[in-house]
Amino acid sequence: MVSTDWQSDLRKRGYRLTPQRQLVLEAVERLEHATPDELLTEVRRTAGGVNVSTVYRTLDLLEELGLVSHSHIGHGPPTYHLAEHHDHMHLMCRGCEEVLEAPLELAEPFAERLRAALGFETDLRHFAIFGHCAKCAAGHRAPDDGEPGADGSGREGSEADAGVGRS
Amino acid sequence: MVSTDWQSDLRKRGYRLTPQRQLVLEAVERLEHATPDELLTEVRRTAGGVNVSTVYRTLDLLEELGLVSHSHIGHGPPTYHLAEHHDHMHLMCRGCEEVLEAPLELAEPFAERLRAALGFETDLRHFAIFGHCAKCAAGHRAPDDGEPGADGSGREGSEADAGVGRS
DNA sequence: TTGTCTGCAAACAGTTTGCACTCCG
DNA sequence: CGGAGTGCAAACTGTTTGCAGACAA
Repeated sequence: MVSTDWQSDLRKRGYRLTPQRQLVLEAVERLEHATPDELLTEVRRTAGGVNVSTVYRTLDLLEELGLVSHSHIGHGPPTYHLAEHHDHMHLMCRGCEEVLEAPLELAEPFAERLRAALGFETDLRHFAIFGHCAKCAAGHRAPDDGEPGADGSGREGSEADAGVGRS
Repeated sequence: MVSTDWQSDLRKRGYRLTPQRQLVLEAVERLEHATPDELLTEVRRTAGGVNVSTVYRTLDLLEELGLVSHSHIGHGPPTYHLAEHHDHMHLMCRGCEEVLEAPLELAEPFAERLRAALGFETDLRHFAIFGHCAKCAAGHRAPDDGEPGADGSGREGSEADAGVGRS
């Protein structure tokens, strides 16, 4: 739950508190990992007349205020969630398109390694790692298994994975 | 260099060999990590009349043939490269927008860990890891660093990405 | 009142699709 | 020749912007 002091923070910075902004924030809170479009739909359940552009503008604002953040998951639009929930990375399953969350600590050694090997400072929070979740991996697992995608059999199905990987 | 046997492979599958297809493949070969748009520009240097849609269709085809693959780097359009060069992951620097390549082996323990912890089968080849390269990390490095608190990721405005606005 | 916000519509970028014509095989 | 492939234009999705009116402070 987002404490209400963000409202005073908002005003302190010269912004105004509008029902739209409250609604968008609430929507982000309710629907974890929602796209701008999904958020719009959610907001409209309460306030019919709200416009897409308002959602975009509001999300930008909320992000600037540090209340929400977004991650890029797949080809599609970004998904937004509360910033306080941001201590995780996203694992997107190509099979069921579900988004899993995993603690960043799991990646710490990996990040450490990239830092050591290349001096690269990794930030895994804003982008998703792709693959297959346990369920789908089991189902998709080919007789052999080798490398997922090794065979590129994938016909360019469409979206969520474009070709490679055994769609 | 792509051997020419892809051409017979092409025909074997009932596809035709057209100058456009050769040109697009050559362009992918020449410009590593190029977007469809950049490829179009490159192709047009030789064949002026080529159309965007042809590039897209051709990329799909080449991908299906297993000759090229694409990765998603940032918000912007995907980038294409030869499939043979695909044994690496992409590290995109938010600072200079440069794309580094790193051997997949570096991520093996990480992938192993995700598999063990969550049963998740990771595929790091199609998406980029974000962060800052050695050069930029040095510059960006805040006194501490811990939390992006100050929002290391900075205003989303910066969001190293398509910003470059080619075209 | 006043200046921030919003809704609306039009503009954009990236990608896809329908259709008639072209040209590989 | 015949049909796969191409160019073109129009459609689509996701996102941004200019503008006039609406409303928070």
